Amino acid sequence: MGRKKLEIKRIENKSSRQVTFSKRRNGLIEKARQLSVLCDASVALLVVSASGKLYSFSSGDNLVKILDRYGKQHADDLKALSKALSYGSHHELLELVESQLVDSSVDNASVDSLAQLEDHLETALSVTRARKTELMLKLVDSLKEKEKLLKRENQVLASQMEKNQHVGAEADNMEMSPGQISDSNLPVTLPLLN
Amino acid sequence: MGRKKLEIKRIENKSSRQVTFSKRRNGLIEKARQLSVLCDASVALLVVSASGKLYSFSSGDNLVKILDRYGKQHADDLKALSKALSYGSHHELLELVESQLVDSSVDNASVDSLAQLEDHLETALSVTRARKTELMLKLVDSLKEKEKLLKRENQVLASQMEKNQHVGAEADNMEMSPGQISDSNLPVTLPLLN
DNA sequence: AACTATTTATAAGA
DNA sequence: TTCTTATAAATAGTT
Repeated sequence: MGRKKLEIKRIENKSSRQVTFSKRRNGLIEKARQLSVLCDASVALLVVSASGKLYSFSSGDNLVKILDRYGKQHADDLKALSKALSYGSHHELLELVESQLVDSSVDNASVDSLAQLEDHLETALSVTRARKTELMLKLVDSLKEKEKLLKRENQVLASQMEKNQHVGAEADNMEMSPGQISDSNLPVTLPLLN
Repeated sequence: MGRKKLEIKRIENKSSRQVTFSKRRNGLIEKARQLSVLCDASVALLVVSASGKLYSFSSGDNLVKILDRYGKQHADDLKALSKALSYGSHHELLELVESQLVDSSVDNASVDSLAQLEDHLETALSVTRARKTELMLKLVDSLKEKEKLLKRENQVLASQMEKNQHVGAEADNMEMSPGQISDSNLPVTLPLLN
């Protein structure tokens, strides 16, 4: 939509590429805004120029919420993925990925389906992270529990020791020679960890 | 760009909203594609309809890479944020957020700066998650270490017990009355946890 | 889903 | 950059 029809391929001239980028980027962001307002849709747009500058638009609710929504929509896919993940070997997941990659040519449809797969994997990543956290929390709890039990055990042993020490002391005075005592001559209460 | 000029506000008529959504969404995605091709830019676009369907476009490199790039660009902001976060009270972070919120009117610039802030917070979230994981890993390690020490301590106590039992037994036969033994009559080796 | 009158976006030029 | 303007593209309302 200008003086000439422009072929859609990389603009070689650097300065006109820069000018076009600036114009079209603004146009794109404005269109994104309009779509979100007119149709009550959530839109997130990220543009990074070749030189690394970022421009973004996101309608009201943020990217995270949009992705959450996406997560809900694809609940079934996610269930399948997390099931695959929980199998330990990740065999199902790899098969799923490979099956998508095998029958992909260069048409639009396969590009789209690969993009979808990519999105699924991304969401799966976040599911995976959540699961990792959950597992680690459980692990920490169980270790703390173990610690408590071991400490209790230690205390029982220590108090038992003390009693036996008394008995030993009595026996000592009457029966034992100095050589026999040395080995078991540890402090009565060992320093407990906090 | 149609028979009439359309005001940019939510279209009330449901079916024409749906039609407009479909048309403009396709237009937007095509524009996003063109920008990425013409200007060699990374573009990610997510659109979620009011009914929850997701449509997306992302140029070559995926969203994660785009966000990584963004993260690098804003490395300094992130450093400041994570520093604030590491202070424990999160006081600096809250101040930062509030200072942005206070001088925001309804013009474009403040909307943009708030959008930027939102993005920063989002990235900060991921920094926070990484830090959480790191801390949890350390915690697990230290708990495992503690467990090891406690077990060792237990074994020392148990073997000491055994020795004292022998002494106690000797003393028993010669010195102690039945009533005095009962309390310290625990098994020599307590069941250790795995 | 097509059509078409209009509006909008933008390529090239200044 | 920014503005101007001729022209290409997108699309609102209609069929």
